[in-house]
Amino acid sequence: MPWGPEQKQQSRERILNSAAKLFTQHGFDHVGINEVMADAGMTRGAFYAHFSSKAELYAESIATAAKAAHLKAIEALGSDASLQRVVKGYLSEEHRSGAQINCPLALLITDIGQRDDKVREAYTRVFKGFVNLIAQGGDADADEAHRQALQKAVLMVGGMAISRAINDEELAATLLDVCRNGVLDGQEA
Amino acid sequence: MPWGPEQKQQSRERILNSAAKLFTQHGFDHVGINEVMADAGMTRGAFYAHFSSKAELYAESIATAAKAAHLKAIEALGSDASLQRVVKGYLSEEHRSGAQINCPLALLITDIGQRDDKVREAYTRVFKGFVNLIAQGGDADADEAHRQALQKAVLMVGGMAISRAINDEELAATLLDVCRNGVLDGQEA
DNA sequence: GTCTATAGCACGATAGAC
DNA sequence: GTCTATCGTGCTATAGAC
Repeated sequence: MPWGPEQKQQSRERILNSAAKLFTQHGFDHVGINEVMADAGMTRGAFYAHFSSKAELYAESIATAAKAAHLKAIEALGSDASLQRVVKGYLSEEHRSGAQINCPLALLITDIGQRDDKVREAYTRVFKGFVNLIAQGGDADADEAHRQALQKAVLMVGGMAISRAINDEELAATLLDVCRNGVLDGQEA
Repeated sequence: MPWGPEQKQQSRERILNSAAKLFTQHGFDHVGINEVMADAGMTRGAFYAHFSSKAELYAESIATAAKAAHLKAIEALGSDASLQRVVKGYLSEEHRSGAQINCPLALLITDIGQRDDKVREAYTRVFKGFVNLIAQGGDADADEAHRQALQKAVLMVGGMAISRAINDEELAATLLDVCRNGVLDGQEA
């Protein structure tokens, strides 16, 4: 058995990547450990050698999902990552359809409040990172810049979440457009 | 047995009221038919004389929960239901704590996307009603008024939802304040 | 219409072989 | 560390007495 700890680490990361994808798309309750492990190429029994519970996996998955979404976004944006292009990419029909990017902030808002504090902690950390990202290049006044970034974050995350919940495609498109304008209001067009 | 159809109607409404309360607070998956029926003063078996499935109950509950939240809000506002006071009541710490008002739009955003179309239909109808409510007394230009109301709805519903998800009380308070200002921006202070 | 009882299933977590 | 097998539990939905 030439396997060392680096093999365990690899398995752990495969589990985390599968969990991040599945949890973000379907929520905590609709994803079983079975499903996660099968996606990662293993079976149920191996799970508890890496995580002590489903809830612990979920908490860690949130950060993993956020990193994955961020990477996807950077990849799509290329070198020009102006706020305008970031916002257009985030508040897009493509994001709404869930084909490529899946932001856990938007897709798990309601899910989070029903879990323990570890999970809420993870979500909060990701949200703060999101706000800081938006605040970059903003106003000189730090406090006012933070408040503006907060409002933009609500329009982005809330707008995406609501657009996914409603089943009126035309209204959803209008809603995304309104949010894009709201976030970019005052910016260069 | 002097029971007539009006008795059945009463039972049905008790079930709906219990379901609206419990579903809104805990989400679809964490509320059992057992629990709903017990809250309504009955047992499991009686349920299927009124609804054909849990999903059907859920879909109907959304409208019921919206009406209940609306009534609570009106009751708290009294005769002065200016937009300013409506917004302050909605984006309040009290709403965040869930003590009195519980808006299904904010509390079930993520829950909805995982259900069938009947459920999304019900949510969409409630959301449109909410937007229309906000649009009243707005701009003369109907289209522009609708767009402004949409943005305000996102700030209200999204802001409340995010404030509930994060576990940083100070950030939550700031976020609610930012959203209140954002919605009332341009209004009389 | 409401009750009790139960079928049928899915899931989280654990035990023990290799 | 990963596997198969299983325990225990909770749930939706149905069956049948009253």
